Amino acid sequence: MDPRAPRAYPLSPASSPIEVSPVSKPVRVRFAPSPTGKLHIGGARTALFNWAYARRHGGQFLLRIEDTDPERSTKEFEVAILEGLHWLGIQWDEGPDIGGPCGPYRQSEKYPQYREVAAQLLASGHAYHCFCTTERLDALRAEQESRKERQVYDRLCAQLDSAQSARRVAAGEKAVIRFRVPPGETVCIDHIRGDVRFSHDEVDDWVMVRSDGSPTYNFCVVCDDVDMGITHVFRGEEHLVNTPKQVLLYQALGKPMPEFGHLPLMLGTDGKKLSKRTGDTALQDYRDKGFPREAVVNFLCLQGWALDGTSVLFSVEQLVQHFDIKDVQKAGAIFDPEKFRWMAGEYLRKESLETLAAHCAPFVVAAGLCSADELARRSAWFLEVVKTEQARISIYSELPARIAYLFQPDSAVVWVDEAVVAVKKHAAAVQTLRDYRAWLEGRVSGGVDAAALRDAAKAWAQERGLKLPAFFQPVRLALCGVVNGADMFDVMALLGGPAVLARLDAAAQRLGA
RNA sequence: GGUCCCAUCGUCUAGCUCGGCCUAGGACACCAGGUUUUCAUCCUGGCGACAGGGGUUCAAAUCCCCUUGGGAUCACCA
Repeated sequence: MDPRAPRAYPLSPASSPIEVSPVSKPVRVRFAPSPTGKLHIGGARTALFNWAYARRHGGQFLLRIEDTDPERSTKEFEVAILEGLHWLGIQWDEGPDIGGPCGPYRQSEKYPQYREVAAQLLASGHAYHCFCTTERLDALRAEQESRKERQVYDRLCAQLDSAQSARRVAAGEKAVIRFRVPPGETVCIDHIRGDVRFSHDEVDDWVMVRSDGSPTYNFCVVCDDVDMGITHVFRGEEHLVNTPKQVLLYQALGKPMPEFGHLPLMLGTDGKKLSKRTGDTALQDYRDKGFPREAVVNFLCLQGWALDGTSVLFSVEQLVQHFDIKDVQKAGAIFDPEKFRWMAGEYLRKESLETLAAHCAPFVVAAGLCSADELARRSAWFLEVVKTEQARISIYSELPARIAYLFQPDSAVVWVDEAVVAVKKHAAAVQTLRDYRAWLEGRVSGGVDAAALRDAAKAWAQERGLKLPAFFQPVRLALCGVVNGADMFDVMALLGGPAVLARLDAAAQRLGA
């Protein structure tokens, strides 16, 4: 199969047909993470943009694993990254797990190919063996540093006779292979920044193949992008300075060049490249904290891109319909956890009770409040629980702490100090609880009707000349042990008559003692 | 330090490509009201930015230059 051949995809709903822009060749983009850690949110955004671009232009999106660093790459991270991408809702058309016509999609499985290309470059004179030791290189750098000069390889080995070098290597001498950067300058086409110009004086004779024979990043990327027919390379801005090295390699290889786009960096609150220091950087952390998936996608895409000037909330379908690389912002974006949390809440509030309950359940179980079985048995009840809290939480993991009172023994509801202090201000609190309990007894025997009870109870309190807080604060303490929360009568419905009465009794006693 | 990139409210952004519709729009946060038994949600209003300086032009947030500020990168990591 021709990897450049267009393929049909089930795109977004038929109600919104996607307009395919006229491009000269079918778009093929890729996301190429290195499995040296969990999926970074910056990487997630890069993947999302690439994916959206492919979908928007009727092209293909591939996944490639860049595991040429054996020290730090692990299978576990690779799996985690794939999971993360799946969770975001991104599907790839070719990749290490599903294969494809341009495989392998894992760089560690392509060493023979790289060796071949390296040999070719050596033969054509575009690359040369370098026998310089790490010690010499370190000394060279130290010297350049002390003279405040640019730190580059001095090309000592560039003059060596290639035949002679080949013999030394054959004899077992350790050597790296460096790319021979010609004089001149290179212009890189960048769809976000415009053309970027680099003088070759600034480009080092970089190492393509290490002394142990393993290929380096800049070398593999180009080989793979060529092999895979990649037409557009959209990646983080930190790669911008690598681009001339890669462009030169395409030229040396005589291969068609992809177009580039360097995405603005996602920055921490300190204005620097987002790192663990300034907050959670792994996509998984946000999933584990219970951020709605759609909110994560929406928020990440809003870092550097906007649907229009006014819509903050948009769907994946809208992203795919409207995304274009030229609309991506040039300046870095500071990641704002507050806004992220707000957006999570927006999505959480839009979920149906069933969906929200399903999303929250694992967190409730994990918090040890009750078993998954029990939750399943009381699903109708749990739906009501979720209903009372939907407007009060922003992420799923916030639910357990808020509903813990429901699972506490009636005689030992956990009371927070603040609530107790507030109640003690009402001299008649204990009496109020006793009277209310007596009044309530006959009214909850057949189940709790929150609406009816609400009106009746307010009237009752008013008749007795009780200010509302003097009534509600003691009751809330008795039932929930906290100062604020869901509607008092909704809570009673959740608790059920017997538990309500038991808690009122217990509270009167605890307060009276 | 060299090279490269960037620059609109505190933050995310619209506007910049093709100067006039901009007394610069939206959102988060913040502040003040309203609704409510509390909290949250929700509603209304407010605060708040074109980094500075030069040009070009009848007209500049938008084009050009300089300055300043911030960032990225300088490995046998990716």
